[in-house]
Amino acid sequence: MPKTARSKKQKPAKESSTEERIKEAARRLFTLKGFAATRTRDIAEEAGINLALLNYYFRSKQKLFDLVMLENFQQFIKGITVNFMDETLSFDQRIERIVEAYVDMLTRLPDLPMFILNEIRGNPSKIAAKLQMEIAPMRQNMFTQLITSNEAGKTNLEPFHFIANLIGLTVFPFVGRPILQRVTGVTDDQFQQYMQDRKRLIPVWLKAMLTPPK
Amino acid sequence: MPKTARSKKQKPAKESSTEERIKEAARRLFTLKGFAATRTRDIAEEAGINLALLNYYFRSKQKLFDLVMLENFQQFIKGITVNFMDETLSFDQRIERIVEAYVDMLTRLPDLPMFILNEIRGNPSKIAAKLQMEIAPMRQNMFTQLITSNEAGKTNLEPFHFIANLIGLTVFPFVGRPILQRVTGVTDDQFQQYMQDRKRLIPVWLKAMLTPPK
DNA sequence: GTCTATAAAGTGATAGAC
DNA sequence: GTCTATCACTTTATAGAC
Repeated sequence: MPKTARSKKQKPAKESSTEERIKEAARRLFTLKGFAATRTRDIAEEAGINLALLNYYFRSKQKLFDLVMLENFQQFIKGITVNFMDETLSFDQRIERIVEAYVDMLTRLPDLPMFILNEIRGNPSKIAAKLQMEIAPMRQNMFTQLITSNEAGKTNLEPFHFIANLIGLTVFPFVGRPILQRVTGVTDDQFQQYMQDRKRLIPVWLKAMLTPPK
Repeated sequence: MPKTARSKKQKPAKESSTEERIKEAARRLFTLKGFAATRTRDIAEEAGINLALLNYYFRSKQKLFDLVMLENFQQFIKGITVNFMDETLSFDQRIERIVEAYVDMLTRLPDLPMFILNEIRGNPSKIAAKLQMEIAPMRQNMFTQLITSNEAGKTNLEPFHFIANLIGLTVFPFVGRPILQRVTGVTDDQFQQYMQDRKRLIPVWLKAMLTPPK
């Protein structure tokens, strides 16, 4: 007896349907604690429903996780790539856009990068390959820009370092926030303000890094 | 019947004692997959012994984890602070030493920072407070240096950003290595070489960031 | 759709033989 | 010290009533 393969439109009603509530509860807990440390009972409680209902809607913990995981992943990618492919922008402008989009996304979804990093470490092949594909055009564009600029003698920095610096400067403060805030002693409000400041600062820094220090 | 509180010196023999083998197996798995996702059976298998023996030596999964965790943590701290307190060094020289020590440690123990970050997120208070204490003198020193330098008009950067940049540039490539290597398409050997290059580059970059861009 | 009750499987820990 | 066998408990998933 195959299990009630629900047709996706049982409740045309707005949102905050039961299904949605479960999924969002799952997203919070999975993103915060990971797959193994999250119990289906906790998800059910967080969603304010019964355990059995979770399986009624999503069949299994693993399937629910995969769904949340996929959506998180797409959010993460979208936050980066969406502003980059505008052909009317200069290289510098694109960098500004990327940093701004990143900071805004991470401000809204601060647990996302740790989740992605943990998942990739657990399943090196599964998700990383897909990520590579999605990012390929961006990578290609950046690399050619940087390499030609290097060959023209205008800049002097391996593309690898540029990418590492871009992501490190932008993403790390969110990933390392607990340590960083402790060490520097800044409040939550101050932290948010600093992140906003970095939208302006990081592109300037990155540009300075490009030129040969000698 | 209290459980065999072993006196620490049952086997004066060299190392790779059973106890040590279990602990190292536990370190690998805990560091890689975290507490919840690691099963005691897996640790036993990885160590080439039986499950019961794990409990004989360490009493419980939690106690074994706490031990590994503490040692990892101390390694992490030692790697950073050891070179900083040499009073004969200039500020610039200290930064060079810190970056170098960090890169060397992370090259040996690449999974350590993710482990620490995950643990801190799980128990914000438990470990973070201790970390704050250990780092306090370094923080104090850096902050006063930077603030006086800012007030003298020689530099113009919030200490928060300096710390964030220092850690972000140094640690992030190791944390984000799976993504970074995919995106940039570099081999393992190239990655290691780039990390060595960064020992020299990061201090230069940090110094450039200190001066007002205007 | 939603619940209670329970089956089925997994996992940490111990007893007891050697 | 080390093993096998097993207990005790947790957790996922399902059956079945409403």
